[in-house]
Amino acid sequence: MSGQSNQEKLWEKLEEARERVIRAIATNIDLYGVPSSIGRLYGTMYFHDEPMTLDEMSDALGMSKTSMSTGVRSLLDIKMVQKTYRKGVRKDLYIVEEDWYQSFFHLFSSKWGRAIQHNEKEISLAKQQIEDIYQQAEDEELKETLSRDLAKLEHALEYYTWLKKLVKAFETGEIFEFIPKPSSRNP
Amino acid sequence: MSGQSNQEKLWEKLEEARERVIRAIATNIDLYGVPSSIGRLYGTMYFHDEPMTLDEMSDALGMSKTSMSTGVRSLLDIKMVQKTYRKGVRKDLYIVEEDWYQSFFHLFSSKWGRAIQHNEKEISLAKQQIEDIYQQAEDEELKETLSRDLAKLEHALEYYTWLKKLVKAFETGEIFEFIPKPSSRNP
DNA sequence: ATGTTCGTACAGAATTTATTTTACAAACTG
DNA sequence: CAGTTTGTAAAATAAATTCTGTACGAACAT
Repeated sequence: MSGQSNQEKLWEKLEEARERVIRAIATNIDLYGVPSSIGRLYGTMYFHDEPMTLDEMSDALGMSKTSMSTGVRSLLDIKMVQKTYRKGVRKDLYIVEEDWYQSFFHLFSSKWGRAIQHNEKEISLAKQQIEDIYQQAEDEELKETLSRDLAKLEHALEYYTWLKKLVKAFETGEIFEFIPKPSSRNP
Repeated sequence: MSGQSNQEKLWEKLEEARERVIRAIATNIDLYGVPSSIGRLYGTMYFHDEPMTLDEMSDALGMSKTSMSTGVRSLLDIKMVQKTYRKGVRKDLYIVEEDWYQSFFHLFSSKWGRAIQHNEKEISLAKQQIEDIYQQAEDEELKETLSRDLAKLEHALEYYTWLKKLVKAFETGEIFEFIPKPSSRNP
C-alpha cells in the first residue's frame, strides 16, 4: 500500500530530525534580535548544503521573496549568513556562517558593542553635567543627592569598561585561553 | 521674571542629566528583552533613592498602574528589581538591583541558559535520530548527507558545551579571574 | 535598443506586542 | 461585619512589527 520505498522513508525521517533542530533554532534566535521566521530561514539554510537563492528560500519556506530579501539582510547584518558567488550564476547566492562561536562573538561586538559605546558616552556626559552642577550647589540636600548620583554613574562606567574588555576578549579569541574549546578529535 | 531661585534651577538641571541616562538605558534595554518603556521605568527607579510603589511609578511615568505591575514583574524576572518591605507600609515596595554585573550575569543564566539547555536537548535527540537512520541507510548519497548532518550537529553540541562553561564562569564569578573588575579607589 | 530577470523600496494588510480600561479577589481598617 | 485599598487577571484598544503585493531601476541577454 505504501507508495514509498524503504529508502525514501529514510529521507523523510531525516527531514523530521532536521525539522526538530530548525524548530529549536527558530525558538531561540530571538536572543539575536531576529524574528523566529527568519530563524527558520537560517535553519533551513544551515542544512541546505548548497548556496541558496532568494527564490529557493521563498519556495522552501512558503514566504514572499521580499521577506527573504529583508530576512537575509538582517542575517547578513549579524554575520550569520554570507554572500557567495558562483561562475555563471546571475542570482545572489547565500550560505550560512557555520561557525557558531563566530556568530556569538559577532553578536557581542555589534549589538552589545554599539550599546556599550552609546551608554558610556551618554553616562560620561551626564557625569560631567552633574559635576558642573555640584560646583554651583549650595543646598546641602542637593549636594548629597549629586554625590549619590555621581557614585552610581561611576559604578556604571566601571561596569562598561569591564564589558568592553569582555567583548574584546571575544573578538580576539583570547577568551579561549580562559575557557578552551572542548577539543574534538581533531585539535 | 523667572520665578525660580538659582538652586531650584540646579535641581532642574540634575533632572536633565538624569534624563539623559534614563534615555540611554531605555534605548538599549531591548538587549535584555524588555520593552523600552519598561527600561525607562528601570531608569527612574535607578535614580529614585527610596523604594517605590506601583502608584508612584504610575505617577512618575504617566502610565497605568497595570502596566507598572506587569513591567515590574518582568524586571523581577530578570532580577533587575527586587521587592522590599518596610514596617507599617501596606503597599508593595520595589528597589533596583544596582549591581549591573549581577544583572548581566543573571541574563545569561536565565535567558541564555534556558535556550542552551533546550537546544542542546533537541539537537541531541536529532543526532540520535540521524544515527538511527544511518544504521538503516543503504543509498550512498543518503549516507553522505547523514554524515554531513552529524558533523554539523556535533559541532553545535560542542559549541553549547562551551557556552555552558561560559555561563557558569559568569554565575560563579570566575570570569573575574580572567577579566578583573576595574579597581575603584576602594577594592 | 527591446525584453527579461533580479533584488529591493514602498505602501498597505496581517499579525503580534504593549497599554489601558474594567472588574474582582485578597488583605487590611474601623 | 461593611467599606477601603491594593495588586492583578481578563478583555478591549492602541501601537508596533512583520509580511505581502506592487512597482520600479539596474544588470544582463538577445
